[in-house]
Amino acid sequence: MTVTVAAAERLVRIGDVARGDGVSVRAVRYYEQQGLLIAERSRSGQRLYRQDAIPLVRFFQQMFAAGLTSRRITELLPCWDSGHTDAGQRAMLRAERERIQAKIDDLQAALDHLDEVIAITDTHP
Amino acid sequence: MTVTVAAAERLVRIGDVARGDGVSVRAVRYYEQQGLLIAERSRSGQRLYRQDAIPLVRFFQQMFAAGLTSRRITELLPCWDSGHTDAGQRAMLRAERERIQAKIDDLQAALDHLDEVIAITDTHP
DNA sequence: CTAAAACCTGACGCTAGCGTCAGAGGCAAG
DNA sequence: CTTGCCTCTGACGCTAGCGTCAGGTTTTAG
Repeated sequence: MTVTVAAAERLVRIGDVARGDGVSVRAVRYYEQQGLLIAERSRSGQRLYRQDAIPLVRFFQQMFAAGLTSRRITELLPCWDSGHTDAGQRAMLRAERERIQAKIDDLQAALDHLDEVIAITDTHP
Repeated sequence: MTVTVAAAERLVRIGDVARGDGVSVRAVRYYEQQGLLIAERSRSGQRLYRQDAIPLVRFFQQMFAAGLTSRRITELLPCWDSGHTDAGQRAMLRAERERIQAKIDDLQAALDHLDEVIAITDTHP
């Protein structure tokens, strides 16, 4: 039987975050080391996360997949957290947007190229 | 005044290939080391490339950008060179195709996410 | 109470496509 | 002939996001 002390204390441990996102515990620790994720600590030193750490980590994964570095993500995190941005941050957002779009175009070109070859090798075995 | 000895001897040196593709000389040597590019050698040991090495290197760049390793490219090169493929190669082609498509989808999702934030931070400075 | 499972802090390893430095030879022009 | 650019072969360095082992504490299940 568990007793809920307060609604604000729904904290989870690092393994829960990791499993909730399908990433490794090591990865979550790494995010903290890079300043992406701040965790409270229990008296014994274990990391305690709020529930919203899980979607946050998912977001990190998406940005990593998009080619952003952890450094860039830390610089852009305030845009999500506070909603407030300065000119530099807006410029960075746009720059990353352009980079990703360019990458998509490159990938699409490569995909078309591959599809050509697949079509040829299929009709011409 | 240069004298053309034979049409088949239009060979270029590594610097020409590199400049022609906008890559470094080091990169071209690396491709050879990985078995992607075979070069003839002059008596003094300098690499001599046929003109078609230039579009070939461009192709390598495209495949690298698409996330293929040099190993994979060497395994798939016969599909271009000879046009002949076995079942394994066709499966690899398809697998790479799916990988690239999935990556495009991920990137598009990240782009949409970023665009949302940009829209918010623009109308809500 | 005890054993297993989960957590902790270092700290080294890994991959892949090059960058870069060192030291030595090759090649057209003036 | 020599100046200056190009090329050669090693071989170590770098980055970034973790994997992984070591050795120790903590929490949880039975």
